[in-house]
Amino acid sequence: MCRMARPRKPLLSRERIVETASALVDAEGLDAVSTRRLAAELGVSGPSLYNHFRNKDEILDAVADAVSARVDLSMFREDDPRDWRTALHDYAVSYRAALTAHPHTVPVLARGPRRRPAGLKVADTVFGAMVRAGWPPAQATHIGALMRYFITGSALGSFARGFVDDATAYDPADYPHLGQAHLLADRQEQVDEGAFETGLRALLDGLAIQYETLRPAPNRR
Amino acid sequence: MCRMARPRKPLLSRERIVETASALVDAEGLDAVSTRRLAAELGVSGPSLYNHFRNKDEILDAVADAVSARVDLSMFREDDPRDWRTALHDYAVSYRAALTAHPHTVPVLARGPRRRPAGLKVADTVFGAMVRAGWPPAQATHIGALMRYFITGSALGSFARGFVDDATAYDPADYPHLGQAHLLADRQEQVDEGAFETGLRALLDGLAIQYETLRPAPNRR
DNA sequence: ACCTGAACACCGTTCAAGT
DNA sequence: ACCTGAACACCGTTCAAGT
Repeated sequence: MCRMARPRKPLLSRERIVETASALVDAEGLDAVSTRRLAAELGVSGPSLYNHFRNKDEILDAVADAVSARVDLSMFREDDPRDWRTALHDYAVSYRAALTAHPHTVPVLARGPRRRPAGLKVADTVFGAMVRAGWPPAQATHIGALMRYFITGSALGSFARGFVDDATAYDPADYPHLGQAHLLADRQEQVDEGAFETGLRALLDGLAIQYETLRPAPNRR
Repeated sequence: MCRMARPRKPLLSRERIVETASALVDAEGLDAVSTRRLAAELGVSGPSLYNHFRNKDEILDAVADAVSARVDLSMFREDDPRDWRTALHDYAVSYRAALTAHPHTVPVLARGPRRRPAGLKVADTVFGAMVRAGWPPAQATHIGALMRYFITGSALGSFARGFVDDATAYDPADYPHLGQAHLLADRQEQVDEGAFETGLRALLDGLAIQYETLRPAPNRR
């Protein structure tokens, strides 16, 4: 009857929509988020969402941006004593932790910062810190990009998870070295972690070499 | 009338479906591929596809695998004189070229090799070549994974393409270092190329360092 | 201003029916 | 064996209508 008293305050808000959508993405994945399903979860009808977001994509962008917002950037602050290499390392670890905590958002994040404020903040901060550390702007741009490549690539294409857990899928005649590949699913996290750490170390070692060959230039003599 | 003579041979084949689907993906992106649209393109009705593939995902996997099949792996052949570092470099460049030629397939490829034969062949070949070059199996697994991370990450999250081409999107007060970010869209390919090359060099330089510290171990003295 | 139901133009997939 | 039309249970989004 009068259960549904006409509310003075709106039933929905952008915050509430993003919160509920995030929970749904974490629990059941991106495909579980349909406008009708999300609306039902919020106790409203589907089209209501369009009073708060232009379309479904904007909702998912907001969900992804909430993840970017959780990335620690304190290592890039001017008053932080960490050198660029350590800062870059700690940033990569923090970024990856945020992504693996919300793996279903990675495909959305991998599309780039677009108009997402937190995503832009990350890009801006990394770029600024690298320039401040002495990298030329073009190189600083490259570093921001390649770190993103590696971090999102590792979170998205999780190598071990990419093999199906079924020995019959891999005929040793076709793939002579993959005999144990089906076992990877068992220790997917270790492989992922190991590959990430090996790759990150290699990346930073390699950048340090490039940084050395670069040092004389800024002084101009 | 009798235009549509009853064919002795089937109208469809897996090859024809994959070819048409690939063309559609390249021309209009993943979203353009619906079973009805693809079937129309092939001159049949939607459900016909299910006589040749179990579901739509299998069709997209086949489309993606056709891209993996185009990756050059000759640098890993036992009779090829290239050392592991050069081989890895040339492989990365070849892989990336295959992906940028078919950018819309990257999200599918990024899910890992799964059951795709060509994708598995790539993983198997890289792993085998690294072991043959002297890397311990665990490290060889990591190298295969981290190269994939970086290559697919660079093809997918194409950094420059990730910024919208609209100066008003970036308030300099919020993003003090991003003043020229909206310009990136103009030279997206250069930034992508540069970041990829910088990152690849760093990665290989760093792996070479790890390879050196590793050399004494296999000899056991 | 914000929410609703109805409607439009789609989806992926199943299935009985045809040849 | 292979293709069809009809059907099921969905989609994202628009829009006139309500308060």
